[in-house]
Amino acid sequence: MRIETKKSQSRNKKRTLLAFSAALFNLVQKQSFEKVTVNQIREIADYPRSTFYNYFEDKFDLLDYCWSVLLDQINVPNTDSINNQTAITVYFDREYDLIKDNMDTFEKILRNNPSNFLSASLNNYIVSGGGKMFEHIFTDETDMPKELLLNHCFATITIVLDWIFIKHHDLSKEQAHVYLANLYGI
Amino acid sequence: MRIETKKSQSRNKKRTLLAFSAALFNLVQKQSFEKVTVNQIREIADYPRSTFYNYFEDKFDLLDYCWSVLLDQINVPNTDSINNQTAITVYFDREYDLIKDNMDTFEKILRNNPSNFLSASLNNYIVSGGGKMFEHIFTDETDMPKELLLNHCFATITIVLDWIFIKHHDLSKEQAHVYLANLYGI
DNA sequence: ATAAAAGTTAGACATCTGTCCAAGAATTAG
DNA sequence: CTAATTCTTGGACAGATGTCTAACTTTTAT
Repeated sequence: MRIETKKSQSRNKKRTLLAFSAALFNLVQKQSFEKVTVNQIREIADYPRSTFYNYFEDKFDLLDYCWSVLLDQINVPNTDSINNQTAITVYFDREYDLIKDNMDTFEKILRNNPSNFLSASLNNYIVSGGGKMFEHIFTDETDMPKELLLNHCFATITIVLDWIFIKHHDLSKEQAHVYLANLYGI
Repeated sequence: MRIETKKSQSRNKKRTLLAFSAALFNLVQKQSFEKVTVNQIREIADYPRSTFYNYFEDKFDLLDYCWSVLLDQINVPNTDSINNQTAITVYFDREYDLIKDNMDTFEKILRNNPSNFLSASLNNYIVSGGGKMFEHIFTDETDMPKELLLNHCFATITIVLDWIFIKHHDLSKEQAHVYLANLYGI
């Protein structure tokens, strides 16, 4: 990302970012991410190529921004009141619901992206950036490093979601909770 | 991979594959994988570009082949005699030793590839292809799907290795086993 | 209202990508 | 040994990439 998104983001910048991310979301429902070109993105977004490179390093950079847009729907900060035990299921449920609510879109994307590149990229984005919101939850009752526990927690969530939605094993949320508990050893 | 590696691999083919994979291993010790071009690879390997595209789809394809070369050093098939409990530590130890034995090379690669793309790619390669060698180990004592258990097992191993070697927390193998056991709930 | 600062855009550029084909080399079979 | 088959290679190609610059527009501050 070549332009800071947080600070004094004018309406224009927001609109531009939205246009590019929407264009990519649009394209990966029709073809594989590998085949998507910057020219296609800029055509759908209806901005010049220069503007694309003004905002993003390349299409991978835009993809990361897309993940941040997607996960902004999840990372609502009301996790102060929950404890360690339920944190994993709370976050799991949010991701589960987000996917369920956009099942048609996800289906199209997965159909056109049979290699696991996209889900691996999302997974990586979640694990490497996701620690921030839960770091106050894992208390010091064990001598394991907090960051390690967090990574393992997120990885476990991702594995169950992958099993359900990518590998297509239809599990109810309750069954999924049992799986989660077994894996996580709660 | 555009050429089948298993069947009747002539000496020439082996030499060509080796030259390309060695060239890439060489290059990522000097610069980031993102910046590596096919032209650089073919120059170091001293083969024409056509030959590269004869063997590989693109540099990502070659990278996957490099992972297979690297992991061939690990996947020696003597895992029949071990049980579920020790399988995770056996595989962990092999990866741990492989990294330790090639620490100087890994250091250089990591220094030039600060984004986690390379390790994410390797992790993904291990998880998506690694199930085969251990599938006879996880017996049916639990009603969890075998594939899910395997994914979780490999993910846990990877997280601890990542913590030690990528995040640079110096742990002895014995300490690492304790961490593994805590996370995995053995 | 005006000037300075900041952001946007068009086009040119060198380089890279992946595909194709036809000539040449090497391997295999009869 | 020769012919058939397969593999390797060089060169050409259209399109994509990412950088740069200079003009242009918008925003901000005075």
